[in-house]
Amino acid sequence: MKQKQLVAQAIVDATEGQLSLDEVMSKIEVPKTYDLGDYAFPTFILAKLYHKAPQQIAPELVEKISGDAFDKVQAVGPYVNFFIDKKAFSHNILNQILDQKEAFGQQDLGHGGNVPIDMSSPNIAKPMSMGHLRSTVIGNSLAELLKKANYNPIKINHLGDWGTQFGKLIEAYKLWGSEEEVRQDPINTLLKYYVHFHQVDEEHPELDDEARAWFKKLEDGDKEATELWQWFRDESLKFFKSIYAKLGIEFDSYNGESFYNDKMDEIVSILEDKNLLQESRGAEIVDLEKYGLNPALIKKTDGTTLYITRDLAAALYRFRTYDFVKSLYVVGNEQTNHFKQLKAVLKEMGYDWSDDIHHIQFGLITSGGKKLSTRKGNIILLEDVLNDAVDLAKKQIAEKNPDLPNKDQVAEEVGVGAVIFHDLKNDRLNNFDFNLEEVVRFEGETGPYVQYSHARAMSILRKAGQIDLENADIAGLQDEGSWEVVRQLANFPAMIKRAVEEYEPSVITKYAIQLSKSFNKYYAHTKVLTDDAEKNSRLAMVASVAAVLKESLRLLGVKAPDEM
RNA sequence: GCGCUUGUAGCUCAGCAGGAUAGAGCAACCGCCUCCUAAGCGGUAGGUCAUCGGUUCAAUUCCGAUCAAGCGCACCA
Repeated sequence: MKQKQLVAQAIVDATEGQLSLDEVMSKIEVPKTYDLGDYAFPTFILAKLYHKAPQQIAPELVEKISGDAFDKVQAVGPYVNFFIDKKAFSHNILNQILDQKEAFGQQDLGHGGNVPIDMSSPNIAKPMSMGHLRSTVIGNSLAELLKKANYNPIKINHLGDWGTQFGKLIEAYKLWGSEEEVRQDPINTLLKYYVHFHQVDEEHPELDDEARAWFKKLEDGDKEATELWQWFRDESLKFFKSIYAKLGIEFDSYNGESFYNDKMDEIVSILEDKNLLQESRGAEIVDLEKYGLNPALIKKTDGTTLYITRDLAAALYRFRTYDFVKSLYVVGNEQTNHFKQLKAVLKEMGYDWSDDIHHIQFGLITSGGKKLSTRKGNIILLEDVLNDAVDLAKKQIAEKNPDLPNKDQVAEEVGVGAVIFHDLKNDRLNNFDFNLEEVVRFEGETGPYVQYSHARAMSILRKAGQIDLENADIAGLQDEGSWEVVRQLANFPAMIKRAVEEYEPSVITKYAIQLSKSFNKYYAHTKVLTDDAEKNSRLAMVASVAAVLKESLRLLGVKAPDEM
């Protein structure tokens, strides 16, 4: 960043103030290839000003720039290319990383502001599928990134523990369930009832009425309904927590939908007070015509509540409890309309903080091109995928590094890491069709590739023995291979900023791959542990790579084993 | 029908808030372990950036239309 400003200033000086620093800064770019330098300024905008061809302007600018601050300044066609002083630059950046360690890249974007993140939110009595993984893993990474940028994230697991579905589940249990069967295998058994309910329901729609009646009882506090609900919820949560443990993810709150049960009356009365509620077809709605949205259904004909009513209560509760600067919802893009409605209703209620609510949407995972559906039994169990990945990692270790200590732990870290990394690799919004082989792939642009790069770096440092790098003379490096690595390292803080601003963990995933690539390339061509004058600088670079890779992985929620 | 999202190599995707010959990974083919972990490195091959228009000195990138795909469109979440 400082370097870029230096370049911009040089251009401003050379043009004798014809362009402002900001103008120049916005035009400066990074050339695609190494031989074109580190920064480039295209002279097209000067063509009109000078009434000359850009190709002619570029060399004239070069004449006026003093080369002291740079290795080289060169005109190539219409571009002025800058080669920065590699040795001085790498000296600075390596010392900075060695000094700051894992704090490198930390910055104050958030001033400590609270940011509740609604994430994961699986439904009680249903297994977790690959769909839940996305929300969980994206939310977790955003939390780490926000923390790094000095926000205070609050991870909220907004459990789907309320709604008509429980009426269905209770009805199904009453019809076909057995207590013993549920005790033995809670989730799968409950799921079985639920799927069965929907099958039978196709031909006997009257079951829906029964289910609605049960949910009504539940909302009214009926003893039997509440006990069953509590039981299902406890069993489910036990199971979910085992998966979160595997993923290494913890939550600050498990307040799910049921938590807002007693907080909805207030919402309804506020809506009434502000004359926002209307009756329509026997239900209570808020008209959102002026937002170009469908009306928000606040209460059903039978008086029970809906998803949005609870989300309104939750939004208000979070605002009061956390006084947030932003409130995030990591939820699939099929719910885009819901969040538009939510924000619109809050706006109508006079809460201007509704602008601070952001729906962090993500693409759909399909299987065989079809949407995953718990009801239709078309699901991919997260548990299975994680287990498959860990098994595969075990096989790889047996094959490639049979003498590795704590094999099981490493297999866990690599297998689970591969799955998480894969989910965070692409743009959030992309849909993807689930393909097990791809998810548990360990070669190419994958999590294990990054972990492996880190392990290699650690291995060199181990072999280097006890060297006090912090006090050693790190003169800097200037060869082409290390330069690629160094400029990647220097990019880390900017990447964090971008990832936070765009709520996009994939920025970090891609960055980690790029850094790994340049490091592996370097590794293949340069022997680090050669005794010469630059050895300390090389080791400093290796230590920096290890630190930044480990930190990148941490921000993604992936472990970085020292050996694998 | 309306709204949102997407359309780049056989497959999966990058392309940094328009710029210099469009990049990776996988799959295919060919090389590289007497040398810090070959989960690696290098090479070959593979593209009318969906189509048509517009803005601009410059468009894969911005705008519009068309076509195609996915998701959503009140008593599920």
